[in-house]
Amino acid sequence: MEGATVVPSPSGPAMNRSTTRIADLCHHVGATVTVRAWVIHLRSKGKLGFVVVRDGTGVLQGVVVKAEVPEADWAAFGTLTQECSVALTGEVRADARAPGGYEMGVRSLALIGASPLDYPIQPKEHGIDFLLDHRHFWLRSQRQAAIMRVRSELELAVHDFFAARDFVRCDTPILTAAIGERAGLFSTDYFDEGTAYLAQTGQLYGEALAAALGRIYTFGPTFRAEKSKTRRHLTEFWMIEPEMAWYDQDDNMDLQEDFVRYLVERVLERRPEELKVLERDTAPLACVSEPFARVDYTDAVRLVQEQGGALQWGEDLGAPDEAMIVDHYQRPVFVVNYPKEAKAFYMKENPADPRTVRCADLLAPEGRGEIIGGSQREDDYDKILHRLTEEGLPVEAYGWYLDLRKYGTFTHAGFGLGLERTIAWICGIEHIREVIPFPRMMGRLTP
RNA sequence: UGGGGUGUAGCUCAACUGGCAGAGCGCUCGACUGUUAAUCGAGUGGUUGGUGGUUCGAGUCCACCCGCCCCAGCCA
Repeated sequence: MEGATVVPSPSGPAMNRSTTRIADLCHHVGATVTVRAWVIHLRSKGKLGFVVVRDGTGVLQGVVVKAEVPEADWAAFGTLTQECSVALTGEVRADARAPGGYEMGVRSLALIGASPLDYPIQPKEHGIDFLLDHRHFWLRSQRQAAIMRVRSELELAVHDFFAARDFVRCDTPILTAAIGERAGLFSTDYFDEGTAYLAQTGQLYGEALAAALGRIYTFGPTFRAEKSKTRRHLTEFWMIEPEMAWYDQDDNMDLQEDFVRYLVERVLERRPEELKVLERDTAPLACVSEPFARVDYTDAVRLVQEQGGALQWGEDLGAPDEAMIVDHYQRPVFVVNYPKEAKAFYMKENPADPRTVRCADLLAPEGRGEIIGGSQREDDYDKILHRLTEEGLPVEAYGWYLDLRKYGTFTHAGFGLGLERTIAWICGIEHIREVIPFPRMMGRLTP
């Protein structure tokens, strides 16, 4: 139906005996059915009225003729308001004039839940702050619903991709004691154990699980208390973190490339209607079918400098630097082997150049920046202990993590993909806050 | 935390050099048997973010404060 790639219910016993989904109306042309839905638009022409409703699967126009419905129902039509919920019963017919291609000749109509006249969202432009204050209603819009369907498709695609490769999906704790990275942390009291921190990565636990199961991935919420206020940041976001035993960094990047390619192609294939609603020009996404670019950090620095950037070797890439690099290649780019100081303690020292570590960030095209950070992990006990000390991290908190190197150390690698950044890129949404149902960011905890 | 914006009706925005607070949409009432963000007629709507100051007079100028947006840092 309009704006959504909704699979019609299987024929046979009705999935819901009292209510027909709008997406299923194509199976009921000529039949009389009941649709329960929310009013999005009302128009009246004297003794003829139109009521357009949505039920999450599509949009239906009901045609109400005064002479063809009971008097009470005609009166009820006059009381309908935007976003009230209704039951419409009538005959389904195909009609090119109706949005969605089908309409209903309403024979009876009942108001289920009234909606007062001050419903805040109108079919017109609104400011972003107003919309976020009314996020619980904003999600009812066709555009927001399309984003949520793409999100759902991507989540399914993640599981399908890893299931096909025999990865084990593992869940890691959200309340943690040890610290994964250096970024900001949310904290809370935890009984007699002192302070607990909301997880900002499941990776360290993922490494332990990889030693137990071989290849694993996590898929869960993660929390960053950084005071970031850009369109790329959320304080609560969802991350997919695979961790693979016996993978080196090259194996790791090959997997990432297959993964990202699969995600993009899956949405293009299965959610074309949603992308159309979002007015996404899908041509730039076709670049994922080519091999991704791989550029050494040192070469990336030279590239930025040649284009007038002030970046110096040893510094992490800034957002404008990333943009220059991706614009140069016009497709996803791995920037590999960063300087040790710019990256986390657990990344494996590069044997070919010990000033650097075996890692890569994947930069998405169209100014999206980093969607993946990944690395081979340091598997040498002494070296990782040295790095912990160098970073000034509390070694005692990492006892169990160090044990992974002490008892049967193993080559392994993994990465983290930011779900929201990936959705925003694929959907062509400017700000990440639109691609999660209820965004958490600085200055916003409700709704 | 810095840099740059912005704040006027329920919403989106106007208001010249300081001179009566405006429009569209929405909403209410009325007309209309094929509307597509219908159309037409009538009505409804304000602590101009806050406090103080300059002035005969402040939405407009000044000071401070608050909210929000964009960018940067940090990162997925």
